[in-house]
Amino acid sequence: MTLAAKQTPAKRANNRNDALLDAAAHLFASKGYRETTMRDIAVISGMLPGSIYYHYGSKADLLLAVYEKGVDGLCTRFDAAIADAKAPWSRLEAVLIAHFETILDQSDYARVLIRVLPDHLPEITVSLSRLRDAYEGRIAAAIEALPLDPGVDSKMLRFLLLGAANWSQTWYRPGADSPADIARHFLAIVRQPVEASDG
Amino acid sequence: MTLAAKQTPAKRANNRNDALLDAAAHLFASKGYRETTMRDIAVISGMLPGSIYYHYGSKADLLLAVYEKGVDGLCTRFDAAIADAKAPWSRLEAVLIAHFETILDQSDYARVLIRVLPDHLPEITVSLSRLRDAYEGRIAAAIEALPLDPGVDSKMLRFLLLGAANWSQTWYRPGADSPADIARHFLAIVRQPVEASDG
DNA sequence: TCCTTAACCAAACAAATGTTTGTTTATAAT
DNA sequence: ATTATAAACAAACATTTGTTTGGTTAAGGA
Repeated sequence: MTLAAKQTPAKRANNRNDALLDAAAHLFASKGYRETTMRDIAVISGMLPGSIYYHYGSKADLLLAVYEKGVDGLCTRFDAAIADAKAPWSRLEAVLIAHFETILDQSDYARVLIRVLPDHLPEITVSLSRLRDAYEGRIAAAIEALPLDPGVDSKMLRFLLLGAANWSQTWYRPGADSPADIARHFLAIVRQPVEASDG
Repeated sequence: MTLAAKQTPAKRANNRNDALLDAAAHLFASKGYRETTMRDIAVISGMLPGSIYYHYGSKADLLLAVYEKGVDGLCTRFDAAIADAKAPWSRLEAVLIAHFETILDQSDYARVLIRVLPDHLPEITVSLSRLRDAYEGRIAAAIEALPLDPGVDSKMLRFLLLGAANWSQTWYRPGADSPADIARHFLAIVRQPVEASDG
């Protein structure tokens, strides 16, 4: 046995860690953090409640892992969206569409980022906030790059768009307007004057 | 003893029902429904946990009472705002300012309406939704009355403004921009084109 | 003054919840 | 085949939680 041999911890094939994270993400996104019990998560992931603690030290740790995966997914999508579009406004549109699609239809992990806020868990607020900054910063940058009218504060524009986007999780139901349509409509409202022209 | 004499239940002066509601509203608004315990509420309102059940049958009933008082307060403010302003856009501005001021600075009861959503409590979702409709309907009406560009869906405009407003509770901190300033800025972004004009 | 009862107290209960502890299984490397 | 250990099981534990039950006090009407 060489010294280097010990560097492979030999992870097993039937590790249900992924199923565990998926279950936690789904429940956190659907019911919220506080109303999701370790027993709920255990049932869906085909485990016993105590077994979860082999993978994660606490319920909060589990949420942190979900949060991290959610941020990673969003950042990856954002970077792809930014790479495809060059002009500032089309870049923002691409990022916004990616955001809406991810938090409304595609990823339980991303949905958790909107439903469970850092302020709701005083003990791990800083860790959660640090993670969020990674993807919120990309949206901020996309908005900061816009050629804006001097009367418009870019921070306020960001709050407006991001707030509307995040809140959409409370009223959106699949079937009607697609997430991309919603994103484009919101952006259109901001770019053009909404007031009817006379005549 | 006449038959009519029994119609006065003789409420007492030192009834702490108001303090109880205030405490519940404050905690629900600050920490959320699920993370607020009956013991927390009891401590603040100077009561023992069990005593709360003399006034309200359950924790959910307590939330319903808070909800109702919150809606009443908002509706009263909205109606006053609508009465003062006649033109459609200035009406919406007045309503929006009232909304921002109430949910950000003035009323714990109104803050609960934003923080605790009907979907979060499956057992009383319908009751909560019915209450919300009362004040959301007033905002909807104010937006529906606007002379809008044909390309703009009034429902989407409502979602945009209301979402941004409600989400502001997550980032607003007293001291910087006032709630009224935020309301006016958001409305300005929607009315004027935000894009910088060439030249 | 007496008597009703609004408004609380004091104490417990049952269920739910996050977590721990000791044990077992089965896989990968030797 | 043997062994180490990843990955789970089985069962409990300590709190926390919403709620209930029976007793107590004092305000207001008769």
